[in-house]
Amino acid sequence: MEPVNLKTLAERLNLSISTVSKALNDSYEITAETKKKVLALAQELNYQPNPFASSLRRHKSKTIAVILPEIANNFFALAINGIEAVAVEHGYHVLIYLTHEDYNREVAITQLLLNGRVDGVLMSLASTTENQNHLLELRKKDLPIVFFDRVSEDDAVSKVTTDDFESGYNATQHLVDQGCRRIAHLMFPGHLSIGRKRRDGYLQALLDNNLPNDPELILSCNNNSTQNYNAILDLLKSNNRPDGIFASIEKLALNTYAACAELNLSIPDDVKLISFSNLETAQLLHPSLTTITQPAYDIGKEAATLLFKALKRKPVGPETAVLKSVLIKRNSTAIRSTGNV
Amino acid sequence: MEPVNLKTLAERLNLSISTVSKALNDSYEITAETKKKVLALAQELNYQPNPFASSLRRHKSKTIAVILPEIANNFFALAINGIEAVAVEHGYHVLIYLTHEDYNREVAITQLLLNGRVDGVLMSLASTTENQNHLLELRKKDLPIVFFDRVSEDDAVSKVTTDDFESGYNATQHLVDQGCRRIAHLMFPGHLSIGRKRRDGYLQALLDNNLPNDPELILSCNNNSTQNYNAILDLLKSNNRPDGIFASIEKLALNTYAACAELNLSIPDDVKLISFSNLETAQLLHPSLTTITQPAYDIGKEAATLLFKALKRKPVGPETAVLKSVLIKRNSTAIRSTGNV
DNA sequence: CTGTTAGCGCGTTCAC
DNA sequence: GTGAACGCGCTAACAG
Repeated sequence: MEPVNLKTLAERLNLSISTVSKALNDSYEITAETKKKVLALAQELNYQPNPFASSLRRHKSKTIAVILPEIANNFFALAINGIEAVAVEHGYHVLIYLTHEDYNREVAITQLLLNGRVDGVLMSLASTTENQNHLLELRKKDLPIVFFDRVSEDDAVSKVTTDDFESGYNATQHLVDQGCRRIAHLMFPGHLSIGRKRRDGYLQALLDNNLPNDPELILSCNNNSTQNYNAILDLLKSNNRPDGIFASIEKLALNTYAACAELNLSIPDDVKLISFSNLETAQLLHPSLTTITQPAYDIGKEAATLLFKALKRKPVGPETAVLKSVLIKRNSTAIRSTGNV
Repeated sequence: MEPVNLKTLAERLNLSISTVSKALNDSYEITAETKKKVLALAQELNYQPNPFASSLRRHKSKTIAVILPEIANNFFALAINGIEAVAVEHGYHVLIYLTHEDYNREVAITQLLLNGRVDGVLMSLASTTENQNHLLELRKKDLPIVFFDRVSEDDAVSKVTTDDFESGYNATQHLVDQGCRRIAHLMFPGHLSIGRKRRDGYLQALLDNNLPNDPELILSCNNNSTQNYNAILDLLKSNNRPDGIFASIEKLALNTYAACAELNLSIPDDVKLISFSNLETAQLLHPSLTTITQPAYDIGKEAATLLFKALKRKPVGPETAVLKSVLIKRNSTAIRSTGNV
């Protein structure tokens, strides 16, 4: 099958290429009549404009990139859903890149995007990211970028988050309210602000409740699940076992489950557990897991919306949105009413 | 910052554009020396070739599309992981499109891909897809396409699946082995072969065990979760309640959980439940859910591998791969050993 | 209102 | 071994 392009159409209609082009782009310079004709033939021959020629000429790719630490994770999967919804609305395409929580991959991926392949970037940082030089390069290229959830420290940049300090505070307070006095915190791996903020919320709640802050109760986790599991095991085996655990991410909550099972400890009878989680089903399957659920779909949507705002009107300052997390308590029925959360 | 392109490099080196181009493409016509120089300057100026110009010229996009029914679903998320791994290996980019189980969206998306934006397509069909005309158009354009999991009926097409008949059979047999005599099947929505095959496996297992086939025990589900939930509720409320349920997808298993909770029925004491599921955590959180776990990561990887095979050597016949599902039984420790499954 | 011309940046002839 | 010239398909500027 021969490619059908503007030239084909122009020849068949005895028009010039540019007239056809304008007609298809609904230019005001073209008669309604000619437009009709052109459109009809285009339809008939199933003409599809070549996106690369168009991009080359217009310096626009109609494509955005989404850079994620991982995808087998309900939070990010839902965020993509929200992003995709907005992208479709704007007629944009979505490229996915996974860092697998690896700083080096993150750098490599940002390098890939320096060539104009995409018009904008949505990004959630890898937990191993310390240094932000690679992000500066993107900004130098005037590539609009919006961070979500795991955001850059840079103030001059757009971001969408939930209030991690508040969430950490509320999670801890919830455990206190349940009668916990010795509360451990499984801290977010790496050096991102999100980890510090959640911990700071935890510390503040301890303070406000006149509970001692025992450094041994803060576990600095990493990306090695086995190591984390063992550390939690040790924590639970100590003769001064915590009566409550606040996990900063879902995976650590699952490790805690496994460790408790190993030690024949009951959740929540022996240890109460609260965790960030967007696993819709977690509550359904095991109501003892109180969750702090982030509005992942809305975060994705908001981040994408901010990005497209920047894409439309060029000079737009950094904007920030902070959405609300929801604490879903034991036996709450809230989980059933959530749609795309 | 000015764009740095071949022209820039050529001028700075007193070479012609074409020489620089050849040098960067490591052509045999160019001296090792000049290559060095060119590469050095390219590095220094951080030259990034314009992908659109390149694609326009080469008729290659270095991009594949992945079309999925949904993404907030562990199976598909893991499949993307596998796909991405292979794509990165080949230096390819991955576009994501979601049908949201909607046939019309699926058609619209396939139309989008008719213009050469991607070199190949990986696809899992929407459950509402009946008609495959839109897929024919893709094939007419010689766009390589590989289906996975929810595959086209067409024999002339590449696909990667697990053996759905066998899985359905094994699931049912497992319930029989647990002592179930009245086994219900929550059938996969829509008209795809995957639903029929799982049901046929179920029916064959009943037959082989001399169990009656009661049509009322087969629930034809759809994409409306509330309706499914109510149907399951009715099923469980009947005076002739099933003692085992085989759910064809995870969501239906979750609906079953909710329905049982509503009726104060215990799983597995009152009703045994088995379901397809790639929710790694399901077993951990609730061991009573016996799962049939598909090797999602490997399915994605295999599908992508097949696709790239087709991309390399043009004329390649349809290939088919059938991977093994794993039955993860109650209290099995298998779940902990799985990596990217 | 329509057509002509001139690139977008790159890769591939074909001369030299 | 290197360079000049052309074209991939489309759009923008300018004529008419």
